[in-house]
Amino acid sequence: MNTFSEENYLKAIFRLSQMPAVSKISTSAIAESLGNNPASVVDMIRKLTDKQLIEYDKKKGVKLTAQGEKDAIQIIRKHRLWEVFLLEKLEYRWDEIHDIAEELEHIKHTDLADRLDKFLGFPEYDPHGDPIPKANGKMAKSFSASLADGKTGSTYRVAAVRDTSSAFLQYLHKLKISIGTQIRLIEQIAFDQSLVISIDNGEPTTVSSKFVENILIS
Amino acid sequence: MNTFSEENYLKAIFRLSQMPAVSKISTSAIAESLGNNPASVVDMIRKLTDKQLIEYDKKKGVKLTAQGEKDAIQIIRKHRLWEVFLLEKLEYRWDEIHDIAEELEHIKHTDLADRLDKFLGFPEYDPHGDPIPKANGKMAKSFSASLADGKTGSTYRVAAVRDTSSAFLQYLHKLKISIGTQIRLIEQIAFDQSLVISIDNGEPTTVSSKFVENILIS
DNA sequence: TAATAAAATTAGTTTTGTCTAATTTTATTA
DNA sequence: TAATAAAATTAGACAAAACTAATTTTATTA
Repeated sequence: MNTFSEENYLKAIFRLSQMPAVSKISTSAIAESLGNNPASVVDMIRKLTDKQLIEYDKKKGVKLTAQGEKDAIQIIRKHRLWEVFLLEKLEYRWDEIHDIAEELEHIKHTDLADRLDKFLGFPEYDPHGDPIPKANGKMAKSFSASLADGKTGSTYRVAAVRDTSSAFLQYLHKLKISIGTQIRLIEQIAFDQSLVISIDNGEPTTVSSKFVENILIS
Repeated sequence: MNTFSEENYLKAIFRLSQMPAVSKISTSAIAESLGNNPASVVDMIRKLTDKQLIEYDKKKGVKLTAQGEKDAIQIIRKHRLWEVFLLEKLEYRWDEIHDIAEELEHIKHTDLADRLDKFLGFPEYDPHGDPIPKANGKMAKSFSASLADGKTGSTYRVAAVRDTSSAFLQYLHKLKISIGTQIRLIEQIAFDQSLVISIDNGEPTTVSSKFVENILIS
């Protein structure tokens, strides 16, 4: 069994490996992703290598082994299932659930994820639009197309969010945007790339390019 | 905030303080209760004293301060609420829930216990018959009368169990005894104090004195 | 290519929570 | 009361997971 800390590293490495822009998972990338010191990451790379959960090559960076990926996916499965539980059953807000799920995801017990899955009705996606891995580790592909790449004049459906920070989610809440919301791109301002959008056919609103980059569409 | 380990000590101390037979909570009693070395307990007594969660007097042993008791009760509240969740919602067996709740009880987040409480319909007792502390820390008295003190010929209602180990709970399951079951004391065997009982008016069964001591009646 | 910057690593430290072994204190009993 | 047993404590060690500071390696750029 892996410790909480090992699990957090596996999760971070998995997350980085899923990012198309990241070609090599470096010590410093992991450090930044976890908010840890690179020296600490070096220690953990050694430990996870010994446990055969990752492979490390100075040139190629870090790669999860089959077992490491399996373990990472199971943690992500639990994280996303707990998020559904917290939102749907305990009525937490969208922006509150991530941090609590960060703790709950580490609870280990045979069957816990499977029973929770069943209790929740086998949800396909978590409240942020991320796919929930199945018991066998199979997982639908994440949405990757960003609203930032949409065409002016077209309308898109919000499928997921890239950033799950409460600052971003609270802003979305304020704009009345959630999974399923329709957004039309009206105009791009040349000066600073900000965008004028219409939310569910409402009045035009201006948002930043950073904002639209974090909205994923289906 | 307290660490997992500190919380476990507070809980153990609270549990010991609730036991009528225990007049003084000693280093060794805590060690035995947690399965730790007495030397470790000495260290933790120092730390909890510094944090003003307990008071320690060589003569009188360990006592929780008002704050320490408050903290302990909140952990117990979470433990018992999660037990209800695991049994009722995730359909775990009676003997499986304790260990999982031992992990879940340490999850900290404003409101978590209160939201869980509401979701579960404000249960009064956990699946082992122990009272669930309210949000304000108020808690019904535990059942303390043991079936071992019952009179031969009388019938009693199982209100709670003293031992929550899976060995005991599995045995109860096998005997079809749960909270609410009626037990009649038929006869005590002088030789080894074992007892002949009738479960829900069924055929006579013989059980040990240790067994009946761990059944609490209302 | 040499100089510089960035990334990775090593060495040594800290905190938390545990342990063992030795010692001291307290309690029990002959 | 003195001897013995039990309980408590101290001293020192260890593992996990983090850190800082210094150094080495690798990459970038003038």
